[in-house]
Order: sequence, then C-alpha cells, then structure tokens
Amino acid sequence: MGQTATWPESLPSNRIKAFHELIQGQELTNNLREMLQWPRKIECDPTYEDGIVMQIIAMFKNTLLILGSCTSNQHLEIPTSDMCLSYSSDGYKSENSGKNEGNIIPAKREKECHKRRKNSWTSSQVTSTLVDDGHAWRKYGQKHINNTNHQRSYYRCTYKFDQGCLAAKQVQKIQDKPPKYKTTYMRHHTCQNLQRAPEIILDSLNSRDTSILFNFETKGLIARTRVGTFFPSIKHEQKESYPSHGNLRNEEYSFANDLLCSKRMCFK
DNA sequence: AAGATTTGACCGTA
DNA sequence: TACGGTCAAATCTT
Repeated sequence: MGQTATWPESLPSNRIKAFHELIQGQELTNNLREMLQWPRKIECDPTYEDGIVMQIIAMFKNTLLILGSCTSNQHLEIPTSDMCLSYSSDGYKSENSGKNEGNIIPAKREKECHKRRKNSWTSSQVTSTLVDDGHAWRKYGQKHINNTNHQRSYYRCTYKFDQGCLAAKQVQKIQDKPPKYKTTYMRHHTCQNLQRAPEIILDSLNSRDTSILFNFETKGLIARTRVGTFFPSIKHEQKESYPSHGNLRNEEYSFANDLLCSKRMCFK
C-alpha cells in the first residue's frame, strides 16, 4: 500500500488499521468542534452533528475491535438520516471463510481475490445528480442488475495500483423521473491524490444567494459562493450525459460523511 | 502511444 | 445455480 508502505514493516496490520480509525476520529472530532464553535455560521441538517458523533463512536468501537482481535465478522451499523454506514474490523480477512479455507487459491485469482467484500466499510447515498467527490475513479465494469432498469457501474480508485488504494464505488441509476442515482462507496481512500479539495454544497435548495461549501483542505467550514460546475474528475460519468451540476438534497449530509471518511488518511 | 472505457468471461457467494 | 463483483482483452479517446 502506498501510504502504509511508510509504516514500519514490523508494525502489526491491526495497529495500522487502528491508527487509521483514530485518525479518522480525530478529523471528525475537529469538524464537530468547529461546528460547535460557530453554530450559526452554517445551517445544516440538525442530524448532521448526531451523525458525526455516531461515526466517532463507531470509530472508537472499531478501534477497540481491532485492538481486541475480535472476530472479523463483527461489524457495526450506524443508521443516519439518509445513509447507511457499516464498519468492520477487517473486510478482507473475513472473506476467507468457507470452502476456500485451507485450500490453495487458483493461481489466476491469487493475486487479486475478488470475493465479495461485504464486511468492509460501505456508505450509500442517493442523489438527484452525480456528484464529484474529488477523487479520481477508474471504471472497471458495468453490469445489469436483476429487477432494475439500469445498469450498475463499478469504479475503483485510479491509484489502486500506484498507491494501493482499495477504495471503490458503485453507481446505479435507480429512478428516471426525477433522476436518482445511488452511489455506494466501499473502503476508504488511502491515496493522497485528491484532484482538488472536495467541496460540498450544503444549501443549494433554498433561495439564498450564497451556498455554503465545506472545504476539507482547511479543516474548517468556509462559507463561499457557489460557482461553476464541479464534475471534472469522473470522465466516464460526464460522457454519459447525466444531468450536470444540479441541486443536491439532504443526501449532502451523507455525502459529507463520505468525504470525511475519504479524506482522513492523508498521512504526512 | 498511453490511458480510459467497454464488455464478455470468470468465479465466489448465497 | 443464479446473481453480482472483478478481471482482462479489445476498443476507444486524448
């Protein structure tokens, strides 16, 4: 792994994971603190703070699970307003249960096992438009899903091989009119190649002149005027004539959580 | 030419 | 055995 390559090799992987969780918790705590410091600077979903608190709690639990060497199948589910977060201590080790246990993995699949990774961290959001999360994604597959009218697209982080970033997402159109897209993020980004500071429009539906954006690069909340479109990084999605920059809804809250999660592993 | 996308095949899971 | 996630060769784009 790119970032983790800088860790001492002797450091147990569990401790690295625990460290990752703590870093994420630290970042969320900072955000919460700033929200509490300037409560009127930003208007947002009142459940947002609760969501952050729950995530922080979940991270502590995860850390304890990791350090306590609990069974890898344990995972936590955190219900929030429009998002489902689930955590586990390890989304990979637990996959090797069942018939392959103790068996020799076929050579072809030994390099990149693609068993379903349902126990890893996931986060879903439903949006009326496709949103750019600031990360570079590479499409690696597309599939028709039963009982749905639209195909599901599979994306992995562009830096999967460069930096070992295992982040992935699935995008599926779930409704035509009005268009709705479900984006499911899986695993955290460990790459450092954010194309730019991810930004979140928090208040685009009301009639105010200005919108409020999160700017995670500054570790704070910054009120800014919304300008321009912001879908530069997902070339594939641009090509598919999806509706461009439009209104975001309450899912912005969950999207913010995604960004918090994806941003947190920038070790220096 | 290099990088990105498409798409059929493969394979693990339920 | 059907379904869904991933691979990888072919194709396309820049």
